[in-house]
Parts: sequence; structure tokens; C-alpha cells
Amino acid sequence: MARIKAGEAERESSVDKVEQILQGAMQEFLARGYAGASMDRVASRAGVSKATVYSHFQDKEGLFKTLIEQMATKRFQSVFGNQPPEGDPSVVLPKLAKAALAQMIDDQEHRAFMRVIIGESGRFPELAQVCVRCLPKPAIETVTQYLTAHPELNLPDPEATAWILIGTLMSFMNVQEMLHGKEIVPMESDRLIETLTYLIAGTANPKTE
Amino acid sequence: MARIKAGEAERESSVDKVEQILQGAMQEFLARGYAGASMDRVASRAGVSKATVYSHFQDKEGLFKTLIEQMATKRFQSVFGNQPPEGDPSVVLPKLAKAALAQMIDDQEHRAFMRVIIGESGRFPELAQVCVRCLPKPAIETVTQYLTAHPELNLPDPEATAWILIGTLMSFMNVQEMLHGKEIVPMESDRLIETLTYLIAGTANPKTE
DNA sequence: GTCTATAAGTAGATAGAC
DNA sequence: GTCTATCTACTTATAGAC
Repeated sequence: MARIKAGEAERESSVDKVEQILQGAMQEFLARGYAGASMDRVASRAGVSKATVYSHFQDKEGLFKTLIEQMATKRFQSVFGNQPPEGDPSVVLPKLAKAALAQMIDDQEHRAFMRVIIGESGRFPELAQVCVRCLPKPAIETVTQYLTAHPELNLPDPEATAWILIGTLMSFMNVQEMLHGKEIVPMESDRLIETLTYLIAGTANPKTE
Repeated sequence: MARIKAGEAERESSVDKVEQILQGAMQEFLARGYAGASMDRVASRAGVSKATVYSHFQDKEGLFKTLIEQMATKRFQSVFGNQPPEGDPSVVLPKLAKAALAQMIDDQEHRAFMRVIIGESGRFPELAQVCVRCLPKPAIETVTQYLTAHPELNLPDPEATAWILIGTLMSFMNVQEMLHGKEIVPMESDRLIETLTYLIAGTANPKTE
């Protein structure tokens, strides 16, 4: 490959280097956590020298904060789709729950991300809060709106009910996948979802009657 | 203090030293996580030399595993009391839930412990499983037994219902306390507990009718 | 802007005196 | 059994060449 004086193939410098560094930082921080990550390995994974990493980010903490904030706002925005759901609760609730569970469980990066966030939530509380704003908050709000829009369910407290729905799914993911509890406390996700739907929308829950 | 040849006051050696080391290790590991913890600081917090730490435990990993297993089995056994609950569901369920939440939220050490366990669950899956066996498993089993013993509740799946109860409480703790979400997704624990009780035991949940 | 080389400090772990 | 002193490897971060 002939060298071009300042060709496009070489103009990937600065901008793309930052992206490379963030990619390498993601691999390293998600694999080893904040304290366990090494800036040498970040640089190595990114394919740049360590000095280049430090020329774009102030220090390890700054790189970590930038990475986590970017992942929270870009990569893992909404557990559900973007538009509010419509239709009969006995159809919509299981569909919503299945979609949320599938997205959390199938995505290995998502699990590693949550592990790091929770593990570092004592030392980086503001990062934990960014994640609360991007993950459970929109999910709870979406479900609350949907439940409020269905007064025929006769729910005394739609917001608390939304907490119960989302909280159950989050805990299921936590215990079964993150804490490796599948064989210790076995539970089919479909049973959980059916029971949630039954309790909230009531297979046999005809209003007050 | 005169020196006694082998007096009781000095016989605290070996046995108590191990206890001191585990105490120091607990402070250090809970404060900084596994990777962030230093064996120098463990020794310093324990009031012994580092060599003494290594004479009682093989290495950092061995000390960590011993500590976590001991804490899981001794310190944080049951979220609920030991004996199975009795009485009317509309009374027992809120009482149980309040007790569990109070114990999790008020105990700062418990929160730090859960943070470390989740944060390290990728690198120490067997430790995570020990905690699943000691914490959510007995809680879910207790509630499942109680719900099964009350067929008048007409629950199609008591075990899944127990998951929902325990999972909701765990997630509430997770989001509100561990991830510092109290101001971002506000929710009164009493509203959550009342709604859980309503959905499961039904203020207005008269059997199928 | 990016690199190589290195500074300065701390990590886990052990040898050997007592 | 417990200590002090030490070894080696690795850590974050930067200086200076190009």
C-alpha cells in the first residue's frame, strides 16, 4: 500500500482513535471492573499506546466515567421499544415482559454492564444514578402510563403496580443469570410472566365483581 | 502488665488472630471490592502483619472465598425470621415484607456485601451461588410454603407468586438504595407493600367470584 | 498526535530472624 | 506463630523523541 500524503485512509486519526479507546475500555472495564482494569490493557485492546489514551482522557476515572455515561445513554436506553404499547392488557403485559427479559438475558454485554454498575455504585453513585435514569425509570414510566390508561383493571395504585412488574423482571434476571441461580432457585420465565399477568390483569379478575 | 508465662490473657494467639484477620478482611473487601482490596490494608486493619495473614490463608483469593462463605452462612442467613409465619395473609404478607425490607435497607453491611457479590459474580460464580442458597432461596421457599398453605387465595402458582413478592422487594432495595435511585424513581415502600398485598391476597380479591 | 521509554509507587507473596 | 524486610511484577501517569 503506497503511502498517501494525507489521504483519507490515514485521516482516521483523532476521531476514530477516541472511538477505538472507548471500545478497548469497554472490553477491559466490563471484563474486570474498575479496580481490576489496567490502562495498559485498555491501550492494548484499543490498539494504541498508553500515552495516546492519556492524551484523550484525563485519567482512569475520567475514562471510566465517560465510557459508562455513553453506554447508559446510547447503548442501553430503553428496555422496551420506544413507542408506548397499545392493546388488551392480557396480551400487552406478557408481550412487554417477554421482550424485556429477552433483551436483558440474551445480551451478555448488558449483564456485564449491570455487574460493574452495581459493583461500583458505592464508589461512583452518580454513575449508578445515570443508569437508573436510563433503564428502570423509563420502563416504570411506560408501564405506569399503560396501566393508568386502563382503568378497567381497577388497580388502586398503577405506579406501584408498575414497580412490581419491572422489579420482578429485574430480580429474575439478577438471581437467575447474574448470580447464577438457575439451578438453585429454578423458575420458568413463562410461569412468572403468566402469574404477573394474572395478578395484574386477572385471567379471572373481572373488575370488582 | 506483668508478663505471664502462658497466661490466658496471652492465649488469644492463633484462634483470635484468624478472627481479627477475617474482621479486617471484611472491612477492606466490603469497602473496596475484591480487586480494589489490598492485603497490606487487610493486615493493617486486622492489626497483624501481612505475613501472619498469609500464614493463615493461602492467598488473597482464598481469604476472600473464606470470608464471603462465612458471611453468607453466618451473618446474612434468613431475610425473614426462622419460623414459618402464621395468620391471615392480609396481615402476614405486609408484616413479612416490612421486616425483610427493613433488614435489607437498615443494614449497611448487607448492602456492601450484596454490591461485592454482584460485582464479583462473573469472576466468582460459586460465591454468588452460595449467596443465592442463603438469601433468596429460603425466602422464596418460606413464602411459597405459606401461600400454598392458604388455598383460599386461589393462586394458580404459589411459587411464581413468591418469586414476585421477593423479587419486588429485592429490586426495590437494589434501585432505591444500592443504585441511589430514591430521588429519581421515588416510591414509598408502604405503597409497594400495600399493592403487593392487594394483588396477592386481594383487598377486593374474593376468590373467583 | 502518537509513539517509546521510564519514573514513582504499590501490588501479592515469601525468606528468615526470633 | 508472628514479626520485619524484601523480591518481583505490575500499576498509573508522564517526559521527550518524532
